[in-house]
Order: sequence, then C-alpha cells, then structure tokens
Amino acid sequence: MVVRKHSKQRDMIMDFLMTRKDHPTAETVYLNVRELNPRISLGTVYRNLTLLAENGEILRISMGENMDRFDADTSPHYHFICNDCGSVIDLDMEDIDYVTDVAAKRFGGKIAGHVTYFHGTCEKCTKVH
Amino acid sequence: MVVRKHSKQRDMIMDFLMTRKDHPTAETVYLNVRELNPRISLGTVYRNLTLLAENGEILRISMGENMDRFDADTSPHYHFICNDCGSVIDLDMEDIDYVTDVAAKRFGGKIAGHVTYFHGTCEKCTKVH
DNA sequence: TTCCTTGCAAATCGTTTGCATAATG
DNA sequence: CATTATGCAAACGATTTGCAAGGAA
Repeated sequence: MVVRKHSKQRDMIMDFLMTRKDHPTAETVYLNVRELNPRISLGTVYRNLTLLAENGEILRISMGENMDRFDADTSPHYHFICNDCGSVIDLDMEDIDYVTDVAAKRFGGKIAGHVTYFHGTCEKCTKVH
Repeated sequence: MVVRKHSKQRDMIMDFLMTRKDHPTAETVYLNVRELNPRISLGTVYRNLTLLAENGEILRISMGENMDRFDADTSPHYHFICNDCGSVIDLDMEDIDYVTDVAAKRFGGKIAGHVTYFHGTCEKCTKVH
C-alpha cells in the first residue's frame, strides 16, 4: 500500500471513476472532477491515478498509440477498442487465462500473465455507413 | 503501398532489422545504422520505421510503458517481455487466434483481431538470484 | 525536372516532477 | 509536529514535423 494519507482530491477521482464504465482518460477525469473542485490540477489527477493503479484499486489500460485509460472495475475482464470511434468497451466473454499455459509449454522462463485486448468496429460504428 | 522512391537509408534500416531477432527500439536501430552511415538522422529512422510498418514489411510492437520495438519477422507469432531485464522474446507456441471467436460470442460489433503479449521472468533472469 | 526523402532542429503531447505551501494524522 | 498531498509550472522522453537542400525516377 502506497497511500498514506487521505485526500479529498483522491476521493473525488475515485468517486468519479466509479460512476463511469467507459474507461476515461486522465484528461477526462480532470475535466470532470474540476467541475466539483475547480482548483484541482492535472498533475494531482495523474499522481492519484498512478497511485490508485499501483495499489490495485483501479486499472490502468495502455493500448499502444492512444493515451492511457482508467477503470475502477478491477475484476478480471477483457477490453475491446473500436478502430473507428476509439471507444473502449468491456467484453462479456469467457476467461481465456489458459493462453498463459499454452505460451508456457515451450518456454524456459516463467510467464506471470498476459495482456490481451481486442479491436475492430463497435456495434454503433457498424451501423454508420 | 506508401513508399514511392528508393532510399539507401531505408534499405540499411531494413537490412539491419533483418539481422536481429531481439526486436530493437528505434534508437537501437539508429545507433547501429549510424555506424554504417554517420550522417543518418533519428528522424529518418523513425520515418522509415513507420513507413515500413504501415506497408506491413515490419511489425511495430507497442507494450504499454516501454518504447516501441520493431520486428522484421512479420509472420504471426507472440511475444514475451521480461519484467526484470526488459528483453522481448519470440514465443514458440500454438496459435491462439481463436480467442477472437471467444470474444465475439456475446459482442454486437465486429472483432477484427487481438493484441496479446505475455510477461514474466525470462530464462536468464530466473537464474539470477 | 518532378517530387520524394533527408538532415536538422524545433515542436508535440501525454505524463512526470521540483518546489513552496496546504492539509492530514 | 511530522509528513504526505497539492497546485503550479517547468521538465521529460519518445515520436513527429516543417523546412530547405539532396537524391531518385
């Protein structure tokens, strides 16, 4: 545990994240929390998101090119990112953690886990032509 | 195809990448190609790596925090990154492309593919105590 | 000659950090 | 009181880009 003292800012960030299922970016968090506390700084938002992620209270989602996103839902699940609109969506799918065993078969080291995300066109975007 | 004209710089970059199986970063490519052509610039290296990747001639590997790596081996395969030494290693493993179907089962949009990489401790690092 | 590519340096951009001050335990 | 957290602004680091000059078709 890295958090030592309480902070109103951190609480607001956590509270905001729990209301969202769309994996907002640090900037989105900043813009929204600023509505409640106009004095909060972007640096504080970044510091707290990093802290919360290190404590396992939230998830930091890094997908190549785009900026990082944050998720208050820390239960194991997979994400989908839409190539068209960029939205990140939770997938309701069976666990595929066994791919770690598949990978370990002919590997000398120790595999701790895997990072997987899916991409394509989301439902909304398939309906736009 | 985006490449229109030939360039010695691009050839050198491609040639260098083909000699390496360790997925070098743009900077590593730069440092090495500079031995042959001391006038080459980092910008040119980035421009050509991006171009080659867009043309599908090489692979750009993005793994969260670390900087991008490049791979001349474009055949489908999976990567492992060592948490300790940071090296990126090709995995000799069965195809797991069917995870895309697993993900698609209860999803409204269209899944085009997935990004997966594994992490843990490589063979070398497990032997260091 | 056309126009793509290069070298150079400056610009981007998401994210991190140093510092003096405020807030917490 | 001892320390952590904040706001602000400056710093970072990987990558991109504008521009004038060089090179390929």
